[in-house]
Amino acid sequence: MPDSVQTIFKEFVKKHAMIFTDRNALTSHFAPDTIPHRDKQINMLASILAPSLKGGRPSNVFEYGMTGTGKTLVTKYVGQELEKMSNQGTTPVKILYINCKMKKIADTEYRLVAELARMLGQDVPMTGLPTEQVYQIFFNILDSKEWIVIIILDEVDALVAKMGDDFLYNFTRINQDLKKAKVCIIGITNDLNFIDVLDPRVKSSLSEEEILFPPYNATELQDILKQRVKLGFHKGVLSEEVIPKCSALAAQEHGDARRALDLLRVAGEIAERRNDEKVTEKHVDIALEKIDYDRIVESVKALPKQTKVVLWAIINLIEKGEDDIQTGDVFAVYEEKCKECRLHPLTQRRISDLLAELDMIGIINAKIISLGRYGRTRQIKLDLSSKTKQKIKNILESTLVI
DNA sequence: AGTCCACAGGAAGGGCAGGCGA
DNA sequence: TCGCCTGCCCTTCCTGTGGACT
Repeated sequence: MPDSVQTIFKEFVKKHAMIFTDRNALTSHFAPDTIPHRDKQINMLASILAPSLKGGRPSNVFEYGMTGTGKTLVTKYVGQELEKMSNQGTTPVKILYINCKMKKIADTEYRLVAELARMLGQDVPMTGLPTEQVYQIFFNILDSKEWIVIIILDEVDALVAKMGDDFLYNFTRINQDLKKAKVCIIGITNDLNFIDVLDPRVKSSLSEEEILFPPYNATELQDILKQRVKLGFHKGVLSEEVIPKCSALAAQEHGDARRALDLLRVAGEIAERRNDEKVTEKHVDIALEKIDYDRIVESVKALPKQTKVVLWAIINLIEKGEDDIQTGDVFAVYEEKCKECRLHPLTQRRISDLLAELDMIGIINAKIISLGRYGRTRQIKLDLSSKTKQKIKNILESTLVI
């Protein structure tokens, strides 16, 4: 290895030691020993699940709250404690945690059931079997012994939006077919209105118990950050105003603890890279910009080719000075570009879906408006700084060779 | 009040790839 | 190898929508 590279690594290790003691403690997936300001939810969930220790089936639970309000953390924490406790008792308790948004793992009914079966130690092929058969494999392994299985379906709304609530109906009725095992379902969602769109039968069985996770306020976020700062940063490297600033910024955005932690960690990383001895308010400002910028650039890079052409068409229209961009305009420019790139153009129906997807991931802002006799359409805007717009255009042009 | 426009978006189904079991 | 199954991307067909225009 050349000396210069070694020097970079040595410098990094030296610098890293100046700011962070444990960067991992500043990530949202880190599980601390205590969870501040969630006592009520922890106690409630623990008392709902407690009957499992005596062999009883706990009620199904439905948890809802905005992102970064501690739902997953609390559920995993209580689950782990329960599993530990059950090891000392007679009835074993098994916790199966699954995030329904995980691409290629649990984003379809087949994959979800297959993954659950795998968690119980039964291998299931990635595709190829009828869904009914996968359910059967899962039932067989599930009912192979007397135990309580608690299935945590995180971001369950994503799966329901994709394929309806039939699978949830199957899951909530699962106990009727089991002889030895007992199953409890915990559904977690960020969508506060999710429960209302469910079939009444699913709704009543899934939400036997409901737990609400309210957003953290700025003071509560400060407590959370202080706890993590003790674990993750060296003493005295944070300026006084950093924690209040990160908390206030995250509190503005529905009290998202995840965002507060990201801001704090990235601010620390920026200070580290600049060889600054202290993390200051200035670093938080840069972190705020960087997080948003990175999120958009990464999303754009991951887009399929056709969606990239659609986005290119939108940026092109904006650069021409069009401020009232509609689906039809985008489609016309898109078709032209497809001809130029010798790319097979998709139908307008499909482009409509792609625009909806771009809106959903937050790259564009599309609002459905009615122009009276001039029809109903999407009004498309791009809320990006000119610097970000240019960077995105460069990425699109380099990957599309336009 | 009725008509019309330019779509939005749901439903159904085709074609393809990947994978399984016989 | 073949038939079958699923997921995914896409098209086609269709109905619905809401406000300007007549």
